[in-house]
Parts: sequence; C-alpha cells; structure tokens
Amino acid sequence: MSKPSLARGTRDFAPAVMAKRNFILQTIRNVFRKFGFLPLETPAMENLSVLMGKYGDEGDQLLFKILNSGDFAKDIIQNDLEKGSKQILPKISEKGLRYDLTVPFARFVAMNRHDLAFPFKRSQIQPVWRADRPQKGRYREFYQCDADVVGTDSLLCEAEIILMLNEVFENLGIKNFQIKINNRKILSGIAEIIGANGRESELCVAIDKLDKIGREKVEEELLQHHFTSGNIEALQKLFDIPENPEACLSYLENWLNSSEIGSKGIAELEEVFELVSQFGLEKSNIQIDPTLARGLSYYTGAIFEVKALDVAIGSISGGGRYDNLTGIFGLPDVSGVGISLGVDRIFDVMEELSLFPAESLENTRILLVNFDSDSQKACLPILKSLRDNGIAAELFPEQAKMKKQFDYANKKGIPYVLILGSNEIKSGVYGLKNMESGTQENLTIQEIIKTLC
RNA sequence: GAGGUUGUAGCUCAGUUGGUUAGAGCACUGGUUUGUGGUGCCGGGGGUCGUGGGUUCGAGCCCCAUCAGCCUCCCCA
Repeated sequence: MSKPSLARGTRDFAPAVMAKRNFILQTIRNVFRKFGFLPLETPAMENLSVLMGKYGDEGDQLLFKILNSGDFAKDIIQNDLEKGSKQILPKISEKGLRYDLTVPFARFVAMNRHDLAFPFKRSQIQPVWRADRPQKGRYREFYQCDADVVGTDSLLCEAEIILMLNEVFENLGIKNFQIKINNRKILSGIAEIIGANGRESELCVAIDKLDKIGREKVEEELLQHHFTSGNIEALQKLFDIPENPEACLSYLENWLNSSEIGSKGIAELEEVFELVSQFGLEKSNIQIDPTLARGLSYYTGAIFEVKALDVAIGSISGGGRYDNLTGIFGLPDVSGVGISLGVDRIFDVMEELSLFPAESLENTRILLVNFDSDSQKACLPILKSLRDNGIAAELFPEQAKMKKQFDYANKKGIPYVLILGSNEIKSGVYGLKNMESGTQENLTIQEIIKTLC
C-alpha cells in the first residue's frame, strides 16, 4: 500500500470549497452570457504541433508532454540518445496538456472559420497545466476564465469588456476594486519619444513592475537592459502624470504629439473612455494608468487590469487587445480583445473579505433521522415530497444511533433534522429540529415544506 | 533555472547538551438512562520520527546524499 499523495502543484477542491468556487464561476458565467459570450470547451490535450513554439523557449519547457501510447520508445535509435532530449521528444510524444486557453481558442477559430459568426464571442472556463515550479498562489493545474471577441477592431468591444468586468465584480460582492486601462500604442509612443524606438517590450516589462519595485529599481533595470541615461531622463515625464482622466489624456497628448502611434493610442483610449461613459457607467473605479504595461508581448492595443483594493494581492483580472491571433494557424488579420479572470485570486479575496453569501453553500437543508424499519419506510414519501418542492433533503441510510445521525448533520452543516419515530407516524405531526438553535417544533409535512421553502 | 527554509500521529505542532516503553491539542472511536447533537466527564486505537547511507555503546536530535512541501528571485495566472 502506498501513501496517498497529490501530484505536485495540484489541489483537491473539497465540497465546501467547491460550493464557493461554483458561486464565483456561476456568477461569471451568467455575466458572460448576458454580454453574448457563449461557452466553448476544448480538449485538455492538444497536438504538440499546436502548442509548441507559441509561448517562447521557456514556455515549451513548461508544457506537460504526454507519452505516446503503446511502446513509446520503439522509434528511438542509438544516435538519438547521443543527441539528447530534443531529438528524442518528437519520437516519444506527440500530444501535450494545454498551457492556456488562448492558443486552443485560436486553433478553434482557424479550424472553424467558415462556420463561425464573426465577430465571434466566446467564453471559456477550463483548467490549464504548466510544469512550473509551484509556489504561493501558483499551481501546476489551475483554472483560466477567459472571454474574447475576435474578428473586429471596434472599440465598442473594449468598452463592453470594461462594463462586463464591472458587473462581474459587483455581482460577486467585491465593491472596492479598480479597473485600470491603458493602450500599448501609448507605450510604443513613449518608447519612440524617449529615443528607444522598437524596444517597447523591454520597456513594458520594466515599467510593469513600477508599483511593485518602485521607480528607482525600474530605472536600474532599464540601465541593465542597455537603455541610455538619456532614454531614462526622457522617461521622467511618465512619473508626473496627473491622475484625473481628462488631465491625464491632455498631458499625454502634449507629451507624445510628435509620435503618430502614440497619438493613435491616446485617441483610442479617449474613445473607449467616452463609450464607457455613454453606457452610463459610474466611472469612479476606472482609472487610466499609462504605467500599466502587462508583461505579455502580444498585446497591441488596449490593456486592462483589475485590482482588489482592500486586499494585498496582485491583479485579479487582466487582458487586452491583440492582432493576428490566428496568423500562426493560417488565418491572418484577425484582431481580438479579451479578458482573463483569476479565479483562485478572486477566491482568496472573497474569503478574506467574507463575501460568500450563505445561500451559496449549496448544502442539504434537512436530514431525516432513520430510527427503525417502520420509520425508514415512513420517511420515503416525505423525502420525495420535500425534494419535489425543491428542498435538498436526505435520509440517513442506516438505522444508526441518534448521536451518530446528529453528528452527521452537524458535520455536514445541515440546518434542520426531521424526527420521525412511531409516535410521529401515528399522529402525522413530525419534530422539526433546528440544529443551530436546538429548538424543535411539531409540524405537519405541509408546514415543514412551508418553513423550509 | 538560482537561493532560502521545513519534513515527528489523519491535521497543527512540542520533543532539553545525543540516553529507557516519542508527547500535546484537534480529529476519529467507545462509554456516560439504547428518542435528541454541537459546550461536560471517563476510556481506546493510531507514529519503522520523509527516504537511504554514515558517525556513535546509543540518533527524532550530529554528518552526507536524496525526495517532498513551503517561501523569494526569474517568469507567469
């Protein structure tokens, strides 16, 4: 017998946790559906030809590869062993676990281009796997929760995503959050203006850490990446940007007016902001943040990030616009914009702030005590009628001691117990015990159903 | 990939300068008028001290290796 253990970086979700996770996922699903994003699921495993080369060299290392079935080593020859794992891999593995939801989505769009209604809006909530080293808040199996719209570059989509994010967090009960928006074109413009044209991705990686490591460390990092002191001096204007959105936009216009791409980014951001306000959305928790960069290199337009303000945790959602999502699969010029919600982090935030509503617990509401064979028999029609009325009910499946049955109800957090022995069967009036208060009432079935509904 | 830290009961952890049969709390289980739990009282089961070597008369404790968890950096969600 071997000791039971979990595979590294994986978790069980016990029923009590699942109830809470389902509340989050269901809330998100409902909002996605309301905005016209319909669910898509793709397989856990994809051909390695789909996955490899999409996430950089490091990404390929982090892919979980699946060994071929049967005699997976049959094609290996001595020469392969000498050349090492790179030579052997394609001979022993042709499939891998998906690393994110974006690449499988791109594959799906490219494969089904003739059947889909464009612009195509999809939501996708599934686990992904990474052979990363686990640490706090990072797992080898975790859920991604994405919504994207592809096949249009309308800025209405950006505005709708902001609206949607707003609704998700409001419905979850997270009141104090901030949606930050920026535009990659503005960052490109900044790179241009400070004389570091074409180096915006390095610039982004550094700037993205601003609120984490501070201004001086960012400057240090830029120097290490061979930005000149002239570059950095020209960048100083970035640190004095006003917070007020209108003031911020005109400050940027002034700073970047000689950069075509920068001006375009400002115009886009302005339009998104304008659209959001036309939706009538209270703008207090939307902030323009020109230092928001996000590490991912494929963003080309708007960038979003959501932070929970009452909890010391990173962002709980992020996303942006990307061009040419499906180009690698032979379908060029498809622009899209999407958002990804961090379910695990949202869970932590809600747990810390005690935001899970009691009714989200999905629990059995009443346990019928099983005394003896007569009592068990009398319970069956009652059980059915409770369930027919939508009440989650269960009968203890054995004729056990009351203590044992009460302990069961307590442990499972079942709020009511129905006591039904020979006396009750005769009278047709049953003992409904409230497990929290300890009080007990004698009621008919109809009265019990009424109480529990 | 680099660094740090911790592995003792199902869980959280004590365990002295190395010295008899390794402890506690919680959990589990039985009893406490066999139709009333969660807060009482009494009892019980459960550990080759992560694994493999080494030092020693003697190792949970010291040394080496290895595996695993946790944390930081890189990167990411």
